[in-house]
Amino acid sequence: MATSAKLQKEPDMLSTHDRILEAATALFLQNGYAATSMNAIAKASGIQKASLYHHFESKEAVLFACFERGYQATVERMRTITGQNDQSYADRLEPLVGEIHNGIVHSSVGQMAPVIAETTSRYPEIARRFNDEFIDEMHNIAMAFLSEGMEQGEFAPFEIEAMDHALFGIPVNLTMCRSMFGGFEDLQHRYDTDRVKELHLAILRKLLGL
Amino acid sequence: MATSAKLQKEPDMLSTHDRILEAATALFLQNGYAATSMNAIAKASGIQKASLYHHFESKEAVLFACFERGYQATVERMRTITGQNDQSYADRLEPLVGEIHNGIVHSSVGQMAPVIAETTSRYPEIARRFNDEFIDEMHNIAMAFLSEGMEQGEFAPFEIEAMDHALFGIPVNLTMCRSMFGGFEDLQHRYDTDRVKELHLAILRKLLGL
DNA sequence: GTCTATAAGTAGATAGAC
DNA sequence: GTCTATCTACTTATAGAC
Repeated sequence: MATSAKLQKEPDMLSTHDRILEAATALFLQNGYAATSMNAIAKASGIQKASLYHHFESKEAVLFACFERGYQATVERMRTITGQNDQSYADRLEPLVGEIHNGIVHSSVGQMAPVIAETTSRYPEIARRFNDEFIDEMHNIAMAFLSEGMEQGEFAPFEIEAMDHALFGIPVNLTMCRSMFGGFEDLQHRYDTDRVKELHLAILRKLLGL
Repeated sequence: MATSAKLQKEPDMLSTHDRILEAATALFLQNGYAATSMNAIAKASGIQKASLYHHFESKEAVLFACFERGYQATVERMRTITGQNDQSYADRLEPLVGEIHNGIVHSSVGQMAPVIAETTSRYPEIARRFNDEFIDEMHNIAMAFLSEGMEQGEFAPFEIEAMDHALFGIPVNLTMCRSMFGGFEDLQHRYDTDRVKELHLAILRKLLGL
């Protein structure tokens, strides 16, 4: 236990397996899946291409592994936040929205959305898992929370399907714009993550009558 | 004139140049840019690969040409809609939103967003033009319209930057979800374009006090 | 303007030494 | 577990006949 904690303390101490996944994720995000070669992943991981095939049997397996670890943390934190019944629904809204932004805008899995779009026809299982284990779970947790808040009279009643789009549309748009235009310095201020989160909260509060 | 109109009447009558662009766009949308080979584009256009290079000097040139024609129509129609001063601001909102959905969700250029994300680091000029000639223009037209409507007292005052995200976030999210999950039949109803447009309008009306 | 043939390079993946 | 060397297939792009 102490050893493995120590091993993960510094990035240099990451296992080869994890270094590969970190490097691959960064490359997939920057250049997409097809334009990222196994050679490039190997070099970025500090090993030779043949060594890469000792850890993963194919490029497809690397892509799958990049997603494997990503879903759970965000979903768990969302469950924790919405489950805190000692707080009012209004008080739980901001941390919930913050966690949604973490998952979609800041986490590497959320940022992978364009890579999923690129690969969905070749590897539909990835898109399917992304939907089932991440998008769907987030939707269900958030929608249950908002429905309950409306039933309790803390939120003004509003078409729940519309709330769904209001809740997820804005961070998904943000993460898309950042992956398309993140390289342009003159556009950075428009896609400032903290600022957009505040604007998003203002929209949700208005819709929920807060 | 009569001849060229006739030529464009049936898909079989398209010029080779246009058939290439239609085929290339469809393939880029389905498989992404890097995974689409010039051979595949040639076959889908009904010609040989070498003939393709008679019409476009490189694969990069094909990608650029796929975007070239796409921006203007949506922007022009948005200008026409918002310019109709004989109608109330409230009455112009629905057609304006309809046109935004046309441009982002239904047009091939809007659907290309993930392809832009895939290629932005190799070909930043494409992402730049997509922003400057499409996104930026749509934002400017829509924001001017909403600001005026608020000044005239037809729309309730609301942070204009937030309106920006409320207006574009939902269709961009829709087009992303459709490109990631469009292949899954059980998810189709969630991403029904007409339904989402109605929900989007309901959100905007609520924010604008209509 | 379209074709067949081919060049030159890179991709994913494997063999086998250490 | 990592390496060098290599296989096979496919990539973008070009040459030159018709």
